[in-house]
Amino acid sequence: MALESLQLLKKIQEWHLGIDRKMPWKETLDPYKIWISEVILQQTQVAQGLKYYHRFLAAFPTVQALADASEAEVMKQWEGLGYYRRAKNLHIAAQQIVEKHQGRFPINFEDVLALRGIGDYTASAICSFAYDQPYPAIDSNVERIFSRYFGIELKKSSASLKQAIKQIVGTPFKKVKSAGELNQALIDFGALVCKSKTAHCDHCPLQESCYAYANDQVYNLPIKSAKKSKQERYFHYSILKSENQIWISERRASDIWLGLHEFYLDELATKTDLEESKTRAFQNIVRTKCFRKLYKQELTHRRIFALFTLYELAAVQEIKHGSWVPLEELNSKTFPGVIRLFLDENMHNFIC
DNA sequence: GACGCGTGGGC
DNA sequence: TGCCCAAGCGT
Repeated sequence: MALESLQLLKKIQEWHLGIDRKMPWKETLDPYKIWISEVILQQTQVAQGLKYYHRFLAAFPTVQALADASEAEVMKQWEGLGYYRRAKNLHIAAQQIVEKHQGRFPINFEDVLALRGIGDYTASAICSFAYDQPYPAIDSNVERIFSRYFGIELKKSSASLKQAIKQIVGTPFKKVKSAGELNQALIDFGALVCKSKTAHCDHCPLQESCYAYANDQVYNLPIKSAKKSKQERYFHYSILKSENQIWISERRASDIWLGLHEFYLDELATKTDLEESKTRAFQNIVRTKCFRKLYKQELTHRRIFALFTLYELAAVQEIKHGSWVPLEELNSKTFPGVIRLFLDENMHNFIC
C-alpha cells in the first residue's frame, strides 16, 4: 500500500538528513549563482559541470558583469560543455534582468519564468533554493521517483507526467518546512537511490510500498519514448590561410553548434562523397595540404564525420559570411569538439 | 507533442 | 563497441 504523499515526502526528507552530497551551489542563497548552476546542470552531469561553474562565475561574478560581456566571451567560457544555446540564453537573460529589474535577480516566480532559457523546472529550483518558495522542481529524477513509486504509466518528460506529479505534491509541498530542502532531497534521492539504470532498491527506504518494485516495473517506468536512429552528416572543412590569418565563420542557422566557429564548410551527402571529395578551387592557391585522418564526433542524435584540408592563399580575399583572424587568436575563438580536437592535433602544422 | 540541441561517462 | 543517460528549453 502506497504512502500518502505527505508521508512519502517526509520519508525522503528523513533519508536526506543522512546524506552529505556537497556541491558549491548548495552553499549559497545567491539567486544568480543558483541560476548559473541550474542552467549548467540542464541535461549535464554534476562532474562535468563543476569546472564550468567555477570558471563561469570567476569570469562573470554578477548579473551586471554577464550582461556587459560580449557574446563571444560568454560562448568561450561555455566551450566544450555542449547545448550552446544555454550560453546564448544566459547572456540574453542577464540583459533582460538589467533592463526590467534594474540588474537585481527577480523574486517573483512569474518574473523568473519569463527569463530566456528558464522553464518551469529551473524557475521552481531557483525560487525554492534561493527564496524558499513552495514550487516543486520536477526534473527527470523526480519524475522517476513518482512514476515508479505510484506506478504512473506516462512518458518520461511528458507534460502529463509532470502534471500528475504536481497534483500529488502540490498541497503537501506547502506544508513541509523548507521547500528548497525538499526539492534538494527529492533530486538527491533520484540521483543516488532511485537511479535510472542501476536503482538501489535493496536499501531503499520506500521499497516495501513501491509499486514498481512490487511489480517488477522499476526499469519500465517512466515510459521511455522510442529511440530514433542516429543520422550521419559529412563535413569537409577547408582551412583558408593567408598572411598568417585564418578564415572562420560563425554558425548562425538553426542547426547544431549555434554560435560556434568553423572553417569553410562543404557538407556532403554521403560518406563516399566525403572520402572522395576533391580539393576546392579557391583563388590564388599557393599550397594545399590534405589531412588524411577522418575525424568523428558523436552527438546525441547525430554522428559527424569531418575531413580537413589546409589551403595557403597568396592574398586575403573577401569571402561571405565570415572573417579573417590572426592565427594567434584562433585559440580564443569557440569551436565545436571535433574542430577543437583537430586544432589541438594539427595547429603546429599550420606554419608553412 | 515531437523534435533538435553536445559532451562525457557507465555498462 | 554501441547504446543509454544526465538538475531541460525553445520551436
